[in-house]
Amino acid sequence: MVRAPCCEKTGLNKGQWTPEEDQVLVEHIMRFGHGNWRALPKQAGLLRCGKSCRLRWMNYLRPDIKRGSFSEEEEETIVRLHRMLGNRWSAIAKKLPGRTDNEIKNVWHTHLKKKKLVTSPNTPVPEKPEESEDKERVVVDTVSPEQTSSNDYFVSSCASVSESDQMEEGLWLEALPEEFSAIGSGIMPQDASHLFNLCDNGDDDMEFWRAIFVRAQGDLTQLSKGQCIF
DNA sequence: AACTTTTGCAACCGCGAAAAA
DNA sequence: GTTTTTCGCGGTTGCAAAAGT
Repeated sequence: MVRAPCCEKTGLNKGQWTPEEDQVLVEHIMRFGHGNWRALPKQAGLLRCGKSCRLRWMNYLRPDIKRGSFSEEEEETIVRLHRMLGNRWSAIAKKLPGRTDNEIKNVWHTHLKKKKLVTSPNTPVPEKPEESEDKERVVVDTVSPEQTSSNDYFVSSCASVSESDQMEEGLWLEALPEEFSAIGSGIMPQDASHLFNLCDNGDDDMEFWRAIFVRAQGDLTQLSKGQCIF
C-alpha cells in the first residue's frame, strides 16, 4: 500500500520560512499548543504542511533554543557522545540543552568530522570512507573468569568501536548517573533487567543511557555470564 | 569587479515506530 | 489483531553567503 503524503502538496509553501509565517506559527503555538501537527497549519492559517511546521518550531522557533556557535566544551561533548551513540543525534541533543538534533548533525558534518580526522593522525584512511565511516560494530568478547564474580556480567565499555577509533578507557563510566553507581566498577549486576527498569522511567538521563545500552548490546538479558561488550 | 567554487545551515524526504481507530 | 494515521528521526538536498581565482 502506498503511503499517503504527509500533506496535500498543491498550494503549500516550501523552502525558507518568512518572518510573517514564523510569527503566525509562534503565536498559534503559544496560544493553543501543538497537540496535532497535521491539523495545526490549517488551524493557524498557514500554507505549510504539519511536518514543516513541526520542524520549524523544533529547530528554530522554540523559545529554549540556544543560538550561536558551539563552545569547545559542547563540541567535545558531541564528539564523545558520538563515539558512544553513533548517529543518534536526538539522543546526543538531549545532553546539550538548547541545541537541536539538526544543528548537532550539521555541526558534526561540517566541523567535527574533519576535526576528528585531523586530531587522529594515526587513523588510517578507509578505502571507502563513504561506506565505512559511520558503520561501527559491537564486538562481544569473553572475559576471563577472574574478572567477574560468580553471577555478574561484565561490561567494559558500552560504546561500539571501530578499529581506528578506540574509546578512551573508562569514558562512559565517568559519565554514569548515580543510579548506575553499582556498575561503576564495570561489573554489572546479575539481574540485567533491573537496569532497563531504571532506564525506562521516562527521565531524559535514563533515556539516554537506555539508548547506549540498547545500542551496545540490543538486550542485556541476552548476555551470558562473563561476556564482555566493547 | 565578475565569476566560480566551497561552506554552512535550514529545510525536505522517506522510513520506521508508536498511537489511534 | 489489523489497518491507518501521526510523529520523530536521520540522511540528504538546495540555496545563500563566503572564500577563492
